[in-house]
Amino acid sequence: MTPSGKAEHSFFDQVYQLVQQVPKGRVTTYGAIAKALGSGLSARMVGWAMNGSHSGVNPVPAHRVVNRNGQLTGKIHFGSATEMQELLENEGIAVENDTVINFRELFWDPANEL
DNA sequence: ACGTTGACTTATT
DNA sequence: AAATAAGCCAACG
Repeated sequence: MTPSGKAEHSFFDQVYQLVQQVPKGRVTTYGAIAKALGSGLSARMVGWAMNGSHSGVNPVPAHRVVNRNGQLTGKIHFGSATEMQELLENEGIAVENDTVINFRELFWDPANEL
């Protein structure tokens, strides 16, 4: 998968790079990413793209990507159900009941910040 | 090749 | 307010 240097223009790669640009201690949503790419209704593909994140040599902070409710819906794909929460807490993000606390403040909108 | 599933979201009932 | 329907697009069987 075209290692470092080669930037693909596929929907997946756009998602990867965008998520990688998410500041530490911040979180974003699938819908925001999808919307930033032009299709706000294709949020599912964003999650699916994350599924292929392992295909890329670059680490994709998928733990910073949550659903619109701030809920860690994708934590089940991390291998450990608590790993995603631990990662978020490690960045200073408070998580409880699989939901990001102060999600509204921590929300990083690529269409607004980028 | 067709049908189902999926880390979502919005609208409608 | 809660539940259901629909829309999106790609991958898997």
